[in-house]
Amino acid sequence: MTKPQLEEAGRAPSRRERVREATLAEIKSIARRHLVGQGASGVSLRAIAREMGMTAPGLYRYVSGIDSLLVLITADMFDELGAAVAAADASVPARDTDRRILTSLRAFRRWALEHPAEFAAMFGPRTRLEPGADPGPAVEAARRFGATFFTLFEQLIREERFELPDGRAVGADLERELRAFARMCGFGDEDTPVEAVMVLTSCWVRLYGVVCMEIFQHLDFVMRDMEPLFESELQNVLTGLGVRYESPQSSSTVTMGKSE
Amino acid sequence: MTKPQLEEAGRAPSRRERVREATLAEIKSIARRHLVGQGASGVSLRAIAREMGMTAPGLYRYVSGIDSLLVLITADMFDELGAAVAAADASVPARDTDRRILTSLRAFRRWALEHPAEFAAMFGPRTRLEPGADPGPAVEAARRFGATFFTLFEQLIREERFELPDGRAVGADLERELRAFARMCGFGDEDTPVEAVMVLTSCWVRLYGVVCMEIFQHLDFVMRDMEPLFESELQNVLTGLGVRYESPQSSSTVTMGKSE
DNA sequence: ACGCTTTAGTGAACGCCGTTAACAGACACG
DNA sequence: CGTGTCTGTTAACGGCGTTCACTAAAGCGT
Repeated sequence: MTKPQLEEAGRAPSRRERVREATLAEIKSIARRHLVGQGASGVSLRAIAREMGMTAPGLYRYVSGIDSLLVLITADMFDELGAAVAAADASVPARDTDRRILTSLRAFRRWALEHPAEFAAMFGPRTRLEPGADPGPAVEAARRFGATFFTLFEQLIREERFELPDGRAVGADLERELRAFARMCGFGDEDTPVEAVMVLTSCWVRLYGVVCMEIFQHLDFVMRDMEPLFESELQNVLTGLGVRYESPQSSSTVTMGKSE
Repeated sequence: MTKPQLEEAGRAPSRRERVREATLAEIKSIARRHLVGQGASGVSLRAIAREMGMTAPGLYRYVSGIDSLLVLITADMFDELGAAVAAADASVPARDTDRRILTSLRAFRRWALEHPAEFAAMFGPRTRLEPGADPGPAVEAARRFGATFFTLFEQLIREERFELPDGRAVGADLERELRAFARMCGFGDEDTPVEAVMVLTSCWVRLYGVVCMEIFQHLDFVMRDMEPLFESELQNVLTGLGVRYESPQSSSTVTMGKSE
């Protein structure tokens, strides 16, 4: 009792565990910095170890390899993105569903803009990581990230804001896919119509597409500021959902009035 | 005159030039195969050289480094994608604009599905390639790829298939961006309304988003076959453009009738 | 306080990579 | 034939991930 034993998980962390966790945090922090500075391919165990004043093999006490390190920090980044979106959501009165949605979606894009390297690692193609690797922690974090939007969308359904598209257009196989999706992500329940899941996915894909294009810089040689396009697409999507759209009152660099 | 001097460009290729070109083609071919097999990070000069029965430094006679090699094959892939789309377009009677559009867009997705690794390298984030490198040939090829769609879209405008959105929603800065985009890609002319360019971009982003999600496998754990979602989005987009939509008569694995 | 076990970290090594420099042979052409 | 260009080699440098054998320290039971 006096001093913590390791015994079961969850009890007070022993000194050893604390310093170990701190070291792991330092590893991830440096890796993150390198990721931001030089892209995912610029993250190397040797460089991290060098910067920490130790040798590369020592890192294997904390991480099973560079792939799993990347998965770890990806999970962290999803948590961070999720927290940013949730914070934006919470900064709006809970009753004002419309503005909560607007704010959350803008927060998503804003975070992506401010963290392009992270976004690319999170949402880009699985460039490193051969199919064998287990991205478990990352997808779990990604699911947590989606939760905010699911909650808001469920509210829209409850309020019957928009009319569902013709259900006959949804084939049997698509229906199965959509049901599986909803179940796995904890979105809706048994009574949620598949058409609603369909609409959610479609909306998400549209906004995701704009942000991807922006961050991956496909239209870079062609369009410097994609905010107007994003706002336009946002307006279309939200209007289609029966959600009130309001244009941002300030340019992209300003902090949008509301503090916090 | 009798025998070709190098002199100017364009004359009959000397023997030396022919074998040189063949070697370069072999390099790109092997690189491409490695890209497909193991992703962009799996392409290495040493491995290519080994497979060709020579040593790595020799490749520097043909390529200025691995980055530029990747740019080269990326350009090739864009040309290939462009050719696939153009071929699909040409397989439909020239008068039937609606079906030409439908077919071309499906050909785009189909190519992406059949060449996921290539697609990731072409449309994914610039993972390798630090900002200094010049992706010139690649973007040029990308522009050629877009030409097919531009032509078809111009036809829609000419036929006034859809009504343009409210132009007042387009801000001055967005207008400038869109104009620059159209000029750089050779889309439309001076009289083409910016709203039209806006619509084109929006449509492209929506379909791009679906295909990206599909190829990058973001919804993989959630949705196996994204064809229904793509078709649904395609239907929405085309209907909004006043284009006749027809559901594909066959499943995704069948070759769709037309040979070639 | 002692000894034992677990843990953190090192050093050497293997094989991979991109890239450069100095050099050797083949070919083309006067 | 001689000369120069082009193609390719060897050697080397530095960086990478990863494994293995090993040391040193920390923790813990007695």
